[in-house]
Amino acid sequence: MKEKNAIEPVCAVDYAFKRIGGKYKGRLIWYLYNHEVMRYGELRRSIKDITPKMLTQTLRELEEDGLILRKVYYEVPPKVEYTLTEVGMELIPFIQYLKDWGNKQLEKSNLPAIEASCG
Amino acid sequence: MKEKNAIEPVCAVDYAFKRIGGKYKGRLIWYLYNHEVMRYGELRRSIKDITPKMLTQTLRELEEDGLILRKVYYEVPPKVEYTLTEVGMELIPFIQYLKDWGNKQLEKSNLPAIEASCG
DNA sequence: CAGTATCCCTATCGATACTG
DNA sequence: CAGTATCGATAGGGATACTG
Repeated sequence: MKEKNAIEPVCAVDYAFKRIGGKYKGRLIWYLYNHEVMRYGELRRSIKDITPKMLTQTLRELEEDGLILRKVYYEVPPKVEYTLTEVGMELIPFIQYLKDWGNKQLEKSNLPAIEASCG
Repeated sequence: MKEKNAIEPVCAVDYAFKRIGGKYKGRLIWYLYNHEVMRYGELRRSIKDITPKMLTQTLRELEEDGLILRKVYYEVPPKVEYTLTEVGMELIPFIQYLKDWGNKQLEKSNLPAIEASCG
């Protein structure tokens, strides 16, 4: 069994994929890019069928990876805003590219691509 | 329970991520881009610790998605060559971008990025 | 409003052995 | 050489209920 914190050689491609992989990360980043700033409930309503657990979990991972910023307003009722960081913004060109590519493939296969659900 | 083949609205970002997600797909595409054509055993040796099961499985998925081409030579001993398709090639700019981004992040965090293991 | 806490499931991945 | 076949492990995700 390998040690968990052993420093191992890392492939940059793998590294990057892990940082943006996961079921909702791509969409989350894309939403935040298009809306600049979004609150928790707003994100929750945007991503159809996501559970609070998954939303919180995904947001925390993105935050730990330095891709998004979480700003808490200490008031009642609570208010939390999420925005992309500089580093997170650097991923936009690539997600844009991927989105265009995806749409092109979807057209070819006659599957419906719903723009609205992508931000 | 949802029907498996029901046509549902699809988000292009999600769609694209599924097509290139998975533990080895990014690297596999990147290898094939850099070597143009590779045989099964060559890929197996390149991707350290991948099992034949995972390699075959991943290659088949990429093939079904039209990203790679599998060419069989009917001779003894068997020979099979893998190459990127046109559609697969369209992903290169984006993987390149992601790789550069990954390397930049790795530098910042003082983790070792091994170029060799990325193609 | 913005989350936690639990419990559970299954897709994905891994180890090992075998084959046309 | 280029794979299959089988079984077992686990990480990621989902349902539901509850809270500061």
